[in-house]
Amino acid sequence: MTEATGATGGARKAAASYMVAEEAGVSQSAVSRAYKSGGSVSKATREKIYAAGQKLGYRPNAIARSLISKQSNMIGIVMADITNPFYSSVLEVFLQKLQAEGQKAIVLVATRDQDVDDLLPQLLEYQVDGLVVTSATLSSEMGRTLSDMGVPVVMFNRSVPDSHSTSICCDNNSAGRQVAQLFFDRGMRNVAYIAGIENTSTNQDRRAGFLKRSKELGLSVTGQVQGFYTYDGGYQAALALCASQAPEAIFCANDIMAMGAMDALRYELKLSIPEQVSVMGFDDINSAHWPVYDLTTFRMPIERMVTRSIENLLVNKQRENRVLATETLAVELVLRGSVRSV
Amino acid sequence: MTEATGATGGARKAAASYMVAEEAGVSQSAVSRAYKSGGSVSKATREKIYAAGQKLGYRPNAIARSLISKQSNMIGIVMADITNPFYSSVLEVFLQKLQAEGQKAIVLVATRDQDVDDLLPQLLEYQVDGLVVTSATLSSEMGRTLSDMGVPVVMFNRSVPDSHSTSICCDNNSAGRQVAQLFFDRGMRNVAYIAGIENTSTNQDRRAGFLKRSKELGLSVTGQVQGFYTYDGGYQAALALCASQAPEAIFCANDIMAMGAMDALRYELKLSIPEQVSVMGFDDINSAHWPVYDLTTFRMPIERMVTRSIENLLVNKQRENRVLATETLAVELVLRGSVRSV
DNA sequence: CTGAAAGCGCTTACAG
DNA sequence: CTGAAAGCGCTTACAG
Repeated sequence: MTEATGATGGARKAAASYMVAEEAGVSQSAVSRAYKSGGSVSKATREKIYAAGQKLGYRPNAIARSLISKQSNMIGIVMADITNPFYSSVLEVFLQKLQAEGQKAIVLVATRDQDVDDLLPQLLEYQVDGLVVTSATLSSEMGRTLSDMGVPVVMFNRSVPDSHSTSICCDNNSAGRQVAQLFFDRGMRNVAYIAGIENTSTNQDRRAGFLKRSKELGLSVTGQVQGFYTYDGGYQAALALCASQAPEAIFCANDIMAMGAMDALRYELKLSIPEQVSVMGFDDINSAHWPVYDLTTFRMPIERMVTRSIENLLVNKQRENRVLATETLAVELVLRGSVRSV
Repeated sequence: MTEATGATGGARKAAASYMVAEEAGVSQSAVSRAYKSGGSVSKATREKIYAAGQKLGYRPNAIARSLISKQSNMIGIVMADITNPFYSSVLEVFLQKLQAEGQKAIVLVATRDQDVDDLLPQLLEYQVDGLVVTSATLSSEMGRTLSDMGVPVVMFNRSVPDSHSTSICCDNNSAGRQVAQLFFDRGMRNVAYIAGIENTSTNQDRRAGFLKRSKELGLSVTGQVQGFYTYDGGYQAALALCASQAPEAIFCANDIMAMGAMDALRYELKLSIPEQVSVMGFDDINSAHWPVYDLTTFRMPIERMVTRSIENLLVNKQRENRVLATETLAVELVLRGSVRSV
C-alpha cells in the first residue's frame, strides 16, 4: 500500500563560505577561520560572520575541507557478523566513541570467507584516516600498501603476525587454560571443545590454551567439533559430540554457540545442565545472564579495547613513524550456573 | 601487555590523476575519463592509462570527485538500539544493499530520547546524498531544512505525519488486530499489553489495533505496562502485570520484551507457557525460533523494506520534485508454540 | 587580526 | 576521441 503525501520542490543551492563573506562584509578566509576552532579572528568579526552564516543557513562543507586538509576525519570499519550480539555491541561502542571524537564511521560488512582486501579499495578512495578490521584478516601485501599510504590499521580481536598493523586482542590462550583448570577443579575429567571458525586467531588461541592445560591436568579431550560461531553451528556440534557418549563438560569458543549447544543438550538430548553436562562460553553477551542460560563465560573489556583501538588510530595518523604493537588485554571469568559446582 | 612489533616509515604521497597522465603521456582529463565507466576514451588510450595507473598505484580520490560532482555517494544512517537483534539485522541488510549499489554508509548512533536533529548537522557537513532514520523522529523544521537542501529522507519503521520525508513501515495496526483475534480464537478472554517506547509510532499502532479489536471482540484488557523495548523492561513488565492476577495472554510490542516476559513468568512466577499464559511477540528475531522460546510473532519483510528505502532515496536524489509517500507493507504471522492451541 | 592568492584532485562543458 | 580550462568549497602560508 502506497499513499502519496506530497512532493517537494528542488534543492536550494547551499550557501558557501564566500557568500557568507559577502554578507558579512569580510574575506572568505575570515569566514573559514571563524568556523575553525582556534582560528585567528577577532570576537567582533566572528560574531558578524556567525550572524551572516545563520542567516544564510551556512554549513561548512566537510568534503571540501577534507580535500584541502588531507584529513577526512572518517574511519573505515570492516565487520562481518554484525548480527552476532558480541559484534553488534562492539560496533555500537565504536560508533559512540568515534562520534564523541568527532570522527565519522564508514561501515562495510564483510561476508565471512570474503577477503577483506577486496573491500578496502572503496574505503581508500574515500580517504579514510584509519581502518578497523574486526573480521577476516588482511593479506600481507594489503597491509604493506596501507602502511605505504599512511593509513593506520587496527585488527580488533584478532592477532595477525606480520601484518603491518596493530592488534588489540584478549589473552585467549590464558582464558582457554582457565577453562581447563575450572573443569578440572570442579571434578570433570572428560571434556570437549566446540570450535569457532577454524582459521581465526581467537579460535586457535582459545583452543590451544584449553588443550594444553587439559593435557597438563590429565583431562581427556573426547571431542572437537566446529560450530562456526553460530547458534545453529553450536546446536549441531553438541549433537555430534554426544553421538556416542556425552562429555562431562563442553567449552564453546563463543556464547552464541554455547546457547545452541545448551538447547540441543536440553531439548533434543534431554540432558540437564549443569548436572549432566557443564557448558562454558566466551564473550558474555547480553543473553548469557538470562535465567534460561545462566552461562559461565568470559567478559572482554570491550570499552577499553575500543578506546585503545581509536587512540592508536588517531595517534598513528599524526605520526611519521607509526607504532605497531600487539596489545593483549585480560579477560574476566564470569562464574554462573552452567558449570557444575562440585 | 603491549608488545611492540615494529614501526613503519611515513606516508608515500598518493598518485593523483595528473601524474598518471604524465606517465601515460595523455591529458589529465583523459585519465579522468578512463576511470569513469562510460567515459569517452579509445581502447588504446584507456589501456595505456590503466598501465600507468597500475604502475603508480593510482586510486581515484572520491573526495575530490564528490566535491566537483556534488554527489558524495554517501548515505547517512541514524539508528538507536543497534544491539537489539531486530535493528542489527536491519543495519546489516542496509549495509549490504548499499554496498551492492556502490554507496557508502556513514552510521551514527542515536541515544534513545536524543533528538535526531542534533546529529544531522555533522551528516550534512559530509554532504550525504540521503538519510535513513530508524529511531527517534525528526522535527518538522529539520524535515523542511533537509527538504530545502535536497537531501531525501526515509523514516524506516516509523510513520511521521507531516515530516518532509518518506516512511516505510509495516501495517502495525492490522497486526495488532490480528493478535486480539488470535487470542480470542484460541479461547482467551483476559489479555494484556506490554508496550514499547511510548511515543513511537510502532508502539502506538500495534497497541491501537490490539485494543480496538479486543474491544470489538469483548476481550477484557486487564493491564498495560511499559517495557521500553528491552529484555529487562519486558521482564519487569510481566511481573507488574501479574502482581495481582496473571492474564491469560500477553501481547508484547517486540520479541526481546516477550523473551524477558517469558523468563519472568517461568523462572520467577513459576507459570508455564503457553498452558497458563500465552505470549506473543513482534519482529521474529533469530532467537524467536529457539526451542526455549518458540515464540509466536510477526515477521517483517526486512529485505523488501530496505530495498524500497534505498530505491526511494536513490530515485529522489535525482529528481527535482521528490515523491514523498508512506509505504505500508504487510507483516506475516508466524505461529509457534508460545500461544496456547485451543 | 585580516585579505589576496594558491592549490587540494577531480569532472565536465567546450572546442577541435 | 582528446585536451585546455574553469571551477567545486574549502585551508593555509604569506604579507601586511
